[in-house]
Amino acid sequence: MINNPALTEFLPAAFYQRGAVELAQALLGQRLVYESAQGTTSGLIVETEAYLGEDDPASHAFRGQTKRNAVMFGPAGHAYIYFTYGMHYCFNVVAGEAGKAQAVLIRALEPAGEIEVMRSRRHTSDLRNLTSGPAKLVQALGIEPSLNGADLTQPPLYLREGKRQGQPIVATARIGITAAKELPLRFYLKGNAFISKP
DNA sequence: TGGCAGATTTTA
DNA sequence: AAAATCTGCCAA
Repeated sequence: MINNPALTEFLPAAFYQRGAVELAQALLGQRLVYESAQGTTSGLIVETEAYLGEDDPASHAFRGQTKRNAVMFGPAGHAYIYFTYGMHYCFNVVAGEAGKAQAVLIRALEPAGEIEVMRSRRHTSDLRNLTSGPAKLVQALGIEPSLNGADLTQPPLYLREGKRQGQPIVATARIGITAAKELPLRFYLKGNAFISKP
């Protein structure tokens, strides 16, 4: 069990070498893991959003490369973590070719591992309020801003194959943006109880 | 249960 | 000035 290769393999770098729209859907059902000092917390990805780079008015990359968004312009499979609204951090997976600035925002997880640690970080006992939002899941997993740029194919922050069992994917408009708000670039697993909004 | 104001600070 | 958000409070 412990040495079952299927349970110990990380998603390979090649997995991330595709456009953000495709990656956003491929990430649904996969497991996001962070080996923090307080424990190894994890969840299954159930909601994502694609950001398309310099041509996407809703993307942080729309006005070109800056210090803040530099990671998005780098290679796929790395973490882009940004600070927003004066108090929250959100986590993205960089997609596509280097230079394209494509990324996938992870918006919600289904809690999976070391749930008690996540409960104490979130100060709530409600499972459905643990990781049902982009800033919530960062807080629950304990993901720190210093992990911005981290390689997601190795510890301590990584993805591994999850268990998606054929739930249909729903596409809707992205949440919380004012530009390009009509594009159907938000994806979630139909019927999942842990998405941020129906 | 749903809508809205307030928090709080970086970024453009 | 607005922001890829969350929480608490209020009304119904």
